[in-house]
Amino acid sequence: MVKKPKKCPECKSTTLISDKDRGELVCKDCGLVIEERMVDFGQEWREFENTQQSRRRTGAPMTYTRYDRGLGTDIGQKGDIFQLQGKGMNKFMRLRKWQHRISTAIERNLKLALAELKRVASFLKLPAAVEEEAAKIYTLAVQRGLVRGRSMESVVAGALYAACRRHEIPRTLDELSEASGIEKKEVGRTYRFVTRELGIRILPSNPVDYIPRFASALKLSAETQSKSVEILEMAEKADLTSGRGPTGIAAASLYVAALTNDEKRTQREVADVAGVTEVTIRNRYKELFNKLNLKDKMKKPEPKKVEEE
DNA sequence: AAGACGAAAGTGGTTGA
DNA sequence: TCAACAACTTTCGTCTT
Repeated sequence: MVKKPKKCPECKSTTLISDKDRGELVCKDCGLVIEERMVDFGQEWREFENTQQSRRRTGAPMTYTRYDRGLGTDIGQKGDIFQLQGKGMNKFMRLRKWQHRISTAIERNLKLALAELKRVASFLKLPAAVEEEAAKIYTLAVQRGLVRGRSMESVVAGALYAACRRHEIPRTLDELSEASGIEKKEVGRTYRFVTRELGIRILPSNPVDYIPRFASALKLSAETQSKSVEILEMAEKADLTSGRGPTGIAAASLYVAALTNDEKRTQREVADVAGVTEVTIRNRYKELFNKLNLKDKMKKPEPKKVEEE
């Protein structure tokens, strides 16, 4: 969900009015519309009769993954169900032409972008909820003009990355980069930009979230997996996790867990699936070893003593 | 020969003046 | 806006199995 801004970005006023009917968040002082088409959790049906039970709805559910939220109606092609003659046909064609013109630049952009989003999301096998969230983020970004000056694809990738993080099924920047064909740093940049501008708050990603995926990529047993989660928790307590790349920590704990469970994987294998280098794994691994005294639980490898200055 | 290890130099991002 | 800084990567040489 998008966090509502506390202040008006224009005049810094904190008195904001939420207009539920129009789905807008408006600054009381300067009248700036801060948020358009907010998600409205109120009932979305209207009731004209006095009875309590008839809450009928029709049509497909509203969704952000369609550029018109699944609500669009097209004026049909010539030769549709209705056969019109002469004047009727002229009027019909005029209407069609107008509808075409009315599809604004924003809608056309959205249409393209959401197609791209769908492609990338299915490439990464992301659940529909994530895709929906990403679509919503992208829609908001377009409304705020954040796409200007950046490629549509990179914003799509950024939105997807953010949506993954919010659903606690993080993908690495590398994976998104590969799926979208956007450079890794570009994805990261637009991701940061978009989340900052939209005020989306994202928890620092938790290394634990990466474990199941990495473990299955390495074909590690369930015991090893839970072992590495244990290690992660210990690392958390020992304050080894803050400020470090979460993937590096996840990879190291997985590596250690695999060693202790006789399911040894090489550092390179682990490094590859986690998208970090062996060196990073080694560093994390060394830290885990020294600060967590895992020594008693380990079999043979006994890293050399590191003298501190 | 392959994997593990570590040192040194380089990269991109954050932070604080 | 710039410099300092931490985390991470790349590269390369050495050691171990």
